Amino acid sequence: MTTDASPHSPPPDTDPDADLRPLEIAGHRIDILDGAFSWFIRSLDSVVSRDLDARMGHLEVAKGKGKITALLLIDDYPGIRPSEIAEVLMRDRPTTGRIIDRMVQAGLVSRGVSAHDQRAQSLTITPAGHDLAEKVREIIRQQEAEFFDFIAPEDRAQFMRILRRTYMRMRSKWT
Amino acid sequence: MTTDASPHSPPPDTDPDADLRPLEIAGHRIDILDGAFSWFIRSLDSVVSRDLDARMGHLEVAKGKGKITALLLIDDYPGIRPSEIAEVLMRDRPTTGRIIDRMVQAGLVSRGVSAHDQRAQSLTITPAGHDLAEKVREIIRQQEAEFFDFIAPEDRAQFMRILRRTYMRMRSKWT
DNA sequence: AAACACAGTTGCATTTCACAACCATAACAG
DNA sequence: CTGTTATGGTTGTGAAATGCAACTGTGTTT
Repeated sequence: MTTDASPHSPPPDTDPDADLRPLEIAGHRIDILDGAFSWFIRSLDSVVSRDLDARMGHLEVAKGKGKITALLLIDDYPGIRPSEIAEVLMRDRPTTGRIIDRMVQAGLVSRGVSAHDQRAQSLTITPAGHDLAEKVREIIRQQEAEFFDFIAPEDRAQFMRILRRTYMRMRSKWT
Repeated sequence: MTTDASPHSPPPDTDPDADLRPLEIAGHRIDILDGAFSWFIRSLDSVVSRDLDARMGHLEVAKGKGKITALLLIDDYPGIRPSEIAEVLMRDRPTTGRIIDRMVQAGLVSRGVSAHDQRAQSLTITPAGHDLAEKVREIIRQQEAEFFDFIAPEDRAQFMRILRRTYMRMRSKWT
């Protein structure tokens, strides 16, 4: 039994042993999930995504995991094709196509026909889309600053390194 | 085939500078998202969740983010109430209630009335539910081993430490 | 006794997402 | 150059997650 009844809950940031104790969330331990990377990643996803939705609620790319990436890709790679975006997103083509539909309807992106392949589309950003991309970048920067700046710089580099490697590794397993 | 024609794409695992280069995903850089923790967390979530679904596809708790945690909580805390689970999950009560509905229907959990509060429910695991919880723990262990064992032990502790702290910090911001 | 707070349920309404089937174009085989 | 196969994108459909508002019943407070 931990000292739960204690009237003063010490700020976790200042307790050196915090990392060794079983985690308590809303007063409950979480079993094997406490040591599971996957659980923290999945839980962090919820929080990060909600926060991002709150920040972007009024923009045309809120909600869902693909819109932001798609927008920035089209901004950076004029002429990119939907199937390329689908591959980056790891979504199927119908799903990706509908994401693009919405962006076209919102006037952020325009569809053209690829010069070399009549089947393929050539996506380009519109001025409004480019403006939005800039806003999105700024929002991402802000969120990163607010949520992750507390991590010490050395830790941050390490954290990013592991995240990147894990992501690439899992990606390659999937495809 | 490791002899890639491109001058700059050696196998990432063996390249010491891999962490310094911009990441390429399906041949495309991902703009500011490359340095964004949130993007990697959100993307990792997709991959991890899909993998978990694949592993659990046949069990009664596949898909969705709350079922596994709820099952283990009920297994560990007999008599726990739905609202407590909702708080851990950071989901609203209707959502949590429906998760529990499905588990009750599947014979994993039984609902009772709390001894001290006629409004509240007292959830307990059934033998079938307990068996499933054991299976789930084993699957989690396997996934962790397969996906994260490549991280060096020291790095792993560090990674977990940062994940935990980030999670707790974000949680406290939300509530 | 009335007002308020809390636990859980029900009814929507929204959004996401994947699979299958389909059309058009391209690439390739004979 | 013709038939077959592969590729890019769209449409149809259904399953599932999730969240908000409104409701019932119970506890708590004034």
